[in-house]
Amino acid sequence: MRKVTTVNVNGLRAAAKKGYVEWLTATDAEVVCLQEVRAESHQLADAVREPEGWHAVYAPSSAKGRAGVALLTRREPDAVRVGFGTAEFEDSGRYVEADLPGLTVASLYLPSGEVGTERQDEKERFMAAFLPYLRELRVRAAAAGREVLVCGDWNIAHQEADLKNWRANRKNSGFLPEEREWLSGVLDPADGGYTDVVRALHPEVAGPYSWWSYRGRAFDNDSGWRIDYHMATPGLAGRAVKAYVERAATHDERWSDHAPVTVVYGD
Amino acid sequence: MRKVTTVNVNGLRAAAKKGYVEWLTATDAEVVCLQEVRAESHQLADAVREPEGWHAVYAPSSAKGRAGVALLTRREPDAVRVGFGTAEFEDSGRYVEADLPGLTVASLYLPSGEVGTERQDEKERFMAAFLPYLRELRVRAAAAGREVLVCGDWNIAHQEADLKNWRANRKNSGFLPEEREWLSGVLDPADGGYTDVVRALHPEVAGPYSWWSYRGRAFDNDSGWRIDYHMATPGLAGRAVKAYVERAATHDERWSDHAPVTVVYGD
DNA sequence: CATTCAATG
DNA sequence: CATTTAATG
Repeated sequence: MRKVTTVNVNGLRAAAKKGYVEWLTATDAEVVCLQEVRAESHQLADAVREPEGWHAVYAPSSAKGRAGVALLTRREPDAVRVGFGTAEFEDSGRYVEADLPGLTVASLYLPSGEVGTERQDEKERFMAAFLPYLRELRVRAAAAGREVLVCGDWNIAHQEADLKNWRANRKNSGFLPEEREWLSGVLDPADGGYTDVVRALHPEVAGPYSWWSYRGRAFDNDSGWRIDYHMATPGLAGRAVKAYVERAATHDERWSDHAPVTVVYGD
Repeated sequence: MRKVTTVNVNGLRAAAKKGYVEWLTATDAEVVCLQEVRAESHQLADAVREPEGWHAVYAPSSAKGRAGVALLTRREPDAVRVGFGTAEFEDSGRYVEADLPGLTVASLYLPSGEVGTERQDEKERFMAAFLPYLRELRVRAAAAGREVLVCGDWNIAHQEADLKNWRANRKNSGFLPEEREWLSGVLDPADGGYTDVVRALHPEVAGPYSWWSYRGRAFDNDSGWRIDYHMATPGLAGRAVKAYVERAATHDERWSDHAPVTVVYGD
């Protein structure tokens, strides 16, 4: 069995002060994918940067205090690659991948946007460049005998079941028709060819959400979005035996506006 | 007897959360001069903006979150004036004065600077414009039968006794020779003609300091500066019977990097 | 509503 | 080292 967790920490320094370290110490995951680290590794306390028993690789953004992804693995990766070959996003702290035996695992932080802003244009440019990469990655990994798992904050809810308030958000970034169609392309067997593992295991439920705004009572009312995904190649997705959102992990002392999304993959 | 306090609150919203309100409730001062309010009045909670039993007048800076002075008086002022007639500083949140029977009282927040920066040039421009105003004010008030009291954060230590570390600070803004000479001009009977009331009552002591850096152990070591003054016309200064820094007011729960400076004036 | 940063002090 | 704002989310 192999347990993988993805979580957007919304600032690893802040999260570490509020309970992230305790959560990490308690987990028996073999891989943890982090997004929104929002720090360079030298800004992190030693115990946060390189926790006992983990190998860590950080891909910070060149813009200080922004984005930043990381991978924590119990075993040292055979190879690590930052970025996906598109110049604009190479140093944007949005993508890192690592090869483990039989698996390429990635931590993705897709840009968030707001309709009518340059940030939304950037999100769309990222999407346009990333989908072809996902296809390449799958083909290349298959040739090397590896499954692929792209975990992270994709900043798009796919279907109506993926956010509490879908009606009110049809014209908002994160649930725009073109974004939803793009995500359909990621999943389409004739296109990206990935499987949304959590949805595959829980086809009939609303959510489970993994992000709740800090505003109002969004968390208490479970008025959230499912925007953190495990996107896996079919061979790996078929081995998923359990998937859940660790809502409790951020409940007592909430250390991020996202909750960890964990999947157990069988051998 | 009439008690007057001046205190730089270093952000009234932050101070209010940490003990300013309790301090104000406990004081029996008749006038309180505030500096570095760093808020527009609509950003202040009602109980902070208009405390029970006080008349309040705010002179915010047009630059959001910067400077800002205020006067709290138990009796409603006969008149209030913001600024001192120099265009550059009219909306800079650095000067407000009010007429009370027999007294014009002012709250001043003189710019702070750093040697070699534009901020220091601004400080010097302020000083150049403000000294003539202080003379005019004294003459005008005398004609109206009023004493004058200009309280506030002057951001200059006058003599070696006015800061713990005077040797190390001879080339730093706040203790530059030209700044100290300017303050001598404020006090010179043939020039500004004001009296440094606290120093007049405590001629022989080091301090009492009214500002301590938040860095290191400055407060615990009393490694401070005396930069908050009561500058009074001689008639009023002669009536001062007691002067002290309310170090304890910021000790238990320190709600500013400055402490209130209080003087009791006899009738 | 929270995390960063930059400017200011 | 603390308070703000700004940008970002």
